[in-house]
Amino acid sequence: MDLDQVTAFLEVARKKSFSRAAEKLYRTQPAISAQIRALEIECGQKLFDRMGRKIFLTPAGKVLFECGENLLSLHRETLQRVREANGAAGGTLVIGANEATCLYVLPQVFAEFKRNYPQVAISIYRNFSQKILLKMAESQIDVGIVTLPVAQSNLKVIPIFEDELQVVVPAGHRLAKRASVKMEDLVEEQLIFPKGGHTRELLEKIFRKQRSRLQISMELASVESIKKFVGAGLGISLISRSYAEAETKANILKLIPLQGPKLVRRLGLVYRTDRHLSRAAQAFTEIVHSRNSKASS
Amino acid sequence: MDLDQVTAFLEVARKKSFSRAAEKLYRTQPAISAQIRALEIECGQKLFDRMGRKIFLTPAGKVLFECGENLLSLHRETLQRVREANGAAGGTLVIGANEATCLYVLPQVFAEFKRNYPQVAISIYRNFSQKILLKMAESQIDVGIVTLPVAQSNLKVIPIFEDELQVVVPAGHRLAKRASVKMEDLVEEQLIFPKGGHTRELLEKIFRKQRSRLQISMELASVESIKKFVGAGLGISLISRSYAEAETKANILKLIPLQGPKLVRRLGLVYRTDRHLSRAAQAFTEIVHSRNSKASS
DNA sequence: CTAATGGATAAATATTACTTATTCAATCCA
DNA sequence: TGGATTGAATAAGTAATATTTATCCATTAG
Repeated sequence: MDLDQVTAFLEVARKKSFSRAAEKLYRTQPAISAQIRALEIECGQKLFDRMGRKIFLTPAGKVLFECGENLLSLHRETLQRVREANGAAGGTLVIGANEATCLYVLPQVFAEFKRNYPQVAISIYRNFSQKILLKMAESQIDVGIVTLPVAQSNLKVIPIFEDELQVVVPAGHRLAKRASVKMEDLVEEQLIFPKGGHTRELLEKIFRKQRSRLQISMELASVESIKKFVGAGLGISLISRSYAEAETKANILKLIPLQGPKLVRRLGLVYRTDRHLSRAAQAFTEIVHSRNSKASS
Repeated sequence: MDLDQVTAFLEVARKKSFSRAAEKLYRTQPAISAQIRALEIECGQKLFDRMGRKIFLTPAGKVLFECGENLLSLHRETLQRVREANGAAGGTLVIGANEATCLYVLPQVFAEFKRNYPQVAISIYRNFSQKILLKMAESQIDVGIVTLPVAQSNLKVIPIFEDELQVVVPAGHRLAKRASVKMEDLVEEQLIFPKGGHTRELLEKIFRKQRSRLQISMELASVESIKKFVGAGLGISLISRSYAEAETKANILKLIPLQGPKLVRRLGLVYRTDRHLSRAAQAFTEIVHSRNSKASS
């Protein structure tokens, strides 16, 4: 049982396809087939049921799926520990973060990080919190920054940031002078909303509670484009205060609090407690943490 | 970092020699050198200090030495779990046991074991308790049967057997009629003693306490040969009661208790709590355990 | 000072893994 | 239903990797 074979096996099991796994691993399908076959021979039993063109894990396959991940993790950890034995942090630090964090948090953090750890390569997996937690479970990410709350027993969570969702309108908008707005005020407006993700879910929930039917005129995937669109007078939206700092200062956009209880969005740093944290990852969490304590004090 | 490379590395570290490790792994020395070199390149640092013809682990090497064992263990465990996923026990069960256990305990245990698990191959590492615990620490043994007490935090200990050391003399010996003998009686005799091992240590200690100088006329490595020699009138010895059952029944040897506190020798089953116990190993311990409960009731 | 030991190196060879080309079966869709 | 397509297995050729053989060099033991 080679680590390469286990890697191939896990990828096949995840993708539920020999061909897809082959692509991901930059080899051809027969190569993957051969590796799986070798594994099956060594284990004395089939790992996949080939039902026509669909494949399923056998009981033995399920066992290997669980154990295999641990094995590869321990392998990575071992390599890391040895490499860092001289005291230096090195290797690659893989961070998972959502779009907003990438734009408004990570640049400053990495500025400080790179100053102290220039040797460390950084890889960022940008996606919704949910996806990040998924990659985390597969041990493909060292540290994640996600929307709270998360409830997983094997994750350490450090709250780092919290922000209020406010209505954002273009500078000359009819609501721009208001000190606050009600939900009802929004119904008549062209609404531009994020597409997918935690914030979107939150907004859906609120509108359902208010019994207002959410009348969305546009859906956009990024905060930046939402701001641009709002700025161009195409509609209004709800975003985290801090994401529009520059535009409010420049008097392009206006932020207005919603009446009623604040809509708070909390971000937190997460990492697995059942995995070794590389020196680089430790350093990263410390920087984020220290910036956070400074900010909140 | 290949598992093969790690295996080679660990062997070199244990043997403190590339050549010896090569022999053990059935390859040539340059092959081992190449594997270590590849590891060193991948880790970005030397794993061994080559000081002339002696080699030492570098700090990084020490790290790999610790982590590597865990990695290989997890690898073995993974393979085992998958192989046993169908519910059947298989593979090889490696037992560590001292000579006496091999002769007087294991045959009966394995008779029962093989009846229920004919598929399992059995490998026995026969040596003194101390060596067995060493191999155990290297994860090269599944279950051990050793002289108690053992005090190691990661070992589960199940007492299975206890026996009294008694004086053994040939049937026609001048002490043969005695109901018991004193230490002093032994001084005038030709003493045949085991060579090395726990029992020997125990006897040494006792004699030191009694301030008698141990006057050994012969040292033998096995219980069987001690009995033969005693039977042939070459001297007398001290052995566990149960090891001479056949000979006392056949009236070849005579066992006589020592005066004073009994010299008890306790055996126990041990296995590591921080390692996965194969189905076969579980079955083995259960058989030993059940035989023990029956015997003591 | 010589012989022997132990590891490094180089070239040749064996082994293993991978790719390309192809086949076969299952599923999709018209 | 019947091509068309997808996905995995197989076979043969090729590339990559590991291992051996042969040799060298440094250290150490006698």
